[in-house]
Amino acid sequence: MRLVTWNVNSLKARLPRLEDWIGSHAPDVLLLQETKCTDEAFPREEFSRLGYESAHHGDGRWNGVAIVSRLGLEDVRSGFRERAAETPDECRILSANCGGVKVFSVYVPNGRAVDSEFYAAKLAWLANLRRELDTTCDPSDAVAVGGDFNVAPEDRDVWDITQFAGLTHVTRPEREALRAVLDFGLEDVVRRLHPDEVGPFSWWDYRGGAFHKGEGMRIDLLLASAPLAARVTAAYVDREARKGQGGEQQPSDHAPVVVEVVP
DNA sequence: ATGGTAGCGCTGCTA
Repeated sequence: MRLVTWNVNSLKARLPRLEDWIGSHAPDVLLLQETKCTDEAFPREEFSRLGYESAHHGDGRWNGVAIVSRLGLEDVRSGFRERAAETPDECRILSANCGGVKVFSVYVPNGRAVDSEFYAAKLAWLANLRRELDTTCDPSDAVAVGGDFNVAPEDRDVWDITQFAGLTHVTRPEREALRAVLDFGLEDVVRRLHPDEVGPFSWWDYRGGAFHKGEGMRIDLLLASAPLAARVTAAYVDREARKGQGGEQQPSDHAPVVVEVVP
């Protein structure tokens, strides 16, 4: 199984590139974030023509998550089953069973600024994600949680930690909230297969030539339960998909994270 | 130089 998570930064803007990428990379299950479209505008038929079933949870301009699968798509759930009052429901989580794996597509709130209400809501959202896992899955089953976590797990997951003083994505509370999700019984499989590297980064700011300067962050993660992680043979970031192609086809500011799983 | 770029959608917000 080839399992991919990718923040596409607008499905409408990215669909031609995404369709090309699907044709050349043959994913089995795609976890998409920031679709920025309504359920009505979701291009279900386009994916169907490529041989994929799909599910979407979105309401318009912001956020939006999807699961696209050619290995089946069952037991789809939009949003949290149990949601605390302090956790906003903003079309940031979607789950389904695909080919024997329970998959989640998640888009963790950005948090904006450390002293903001949005930062507090981000921590609450991650705590709610842990609760969702506790109430809907078993870590002894095959579970994959993929998405844009908006947290860099370690200092080496950003290009220069000294540039992040006082900023979100690298604070101890965010990392502890991510740790609590991992402590459900999940493993960061890209880190597992790249134990001694900086990054590999999955996001680069559009501004200032950040991609070409190597100024990125590793914030898009694929977390797998132990039985699933044991079947992972490769896990990597497709940096090619972040490059410009000339013409009107712009890249997302995120690159896809690709994970290969054997039966 | 308190900037920069992309997307949505039409004004400024979000990232």
